[in-house]
Amino acid sequence: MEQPLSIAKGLAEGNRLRVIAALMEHKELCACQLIEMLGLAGATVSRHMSILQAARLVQSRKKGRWVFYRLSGEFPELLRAWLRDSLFDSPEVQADRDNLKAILACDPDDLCRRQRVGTECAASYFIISQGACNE
Amino acid sequence: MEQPLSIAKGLAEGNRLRVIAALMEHKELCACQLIEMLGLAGATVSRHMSILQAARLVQSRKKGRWVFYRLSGEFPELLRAWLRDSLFDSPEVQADRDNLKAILACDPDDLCRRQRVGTECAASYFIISQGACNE
DNA sequence: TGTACATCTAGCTAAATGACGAAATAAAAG
DNA sequence: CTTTTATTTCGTCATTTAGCTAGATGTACA
Repeated sequence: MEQPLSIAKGLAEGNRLRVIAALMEHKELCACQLIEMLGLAGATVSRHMSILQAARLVQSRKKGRWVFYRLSGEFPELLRAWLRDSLFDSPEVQADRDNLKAILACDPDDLCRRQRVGTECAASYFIISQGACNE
Repeated sequence: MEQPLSIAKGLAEGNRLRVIAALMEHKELCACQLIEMLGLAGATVSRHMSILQAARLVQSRKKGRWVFYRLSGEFPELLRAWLRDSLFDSPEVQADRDNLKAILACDPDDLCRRQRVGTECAASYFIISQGACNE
């Protein structure tokens, strides 16, 4: 029961569900992008991601100073299907979807700089070039 | 996201998972039987059940002074399948399964009396007549 | 080597949650 | 109507968890 319990706990928090929904649509996202999408402190997001990793719902890959997250290969298929059905058209997830479009249009370096100093990323809402940060 | 979130929170606690596992195998159980199976105070079990009901995972039916619980018709089929797969042979659920055999063998009136005064139910471990309390 | 920097860990606070006992409620039974 | 009794609600306490800031870690680049 330990395994399904830690999985259920992993899913039992709104921000973590938002991350999972985003990873169902984008395969791989880096920490700074998730921080931006959620609007939380980096440390908080890091903690959420480690909970998802401990539950084996998410895997990470390190590339230089960046960490990329993706859904784990062990993510139970039935759960994935349930989440797809029930999260797809939730308002929060839709908003994140739009927001991610802008975030992905932004150079990840800019994104990180912006997170440090609190400035704006000019390109964000106009250029749509999904996958800027994806390897 | 509210619906899947409350469902995930409903599942994110060990005792509630045990109840769901039991209801997947027994269709209908009354409060006193769940109290006995979990070994918790009645008030605590009542609270767990109201959380499961709020998440629409469980329904209840009143019959006289007793309340009978069953899995809701709205219980998402994909979730049910995932839980069946992942809970079936967990040690806790197996122990509950054995324990329930004895509990169901016991007259529910005895069970409630026993819960009041803390005495033993003699028949429990010998007679196996599943469904004593089931209507 | 040293600096810059993305992410993680540690330590803290506030809010949420699980547990209990006691009192309230609702349904028999006397 | 009063008592008994199965369940729920309430009030309280202990534990867990989400959030933050500050500092540690590990990687790139000068």
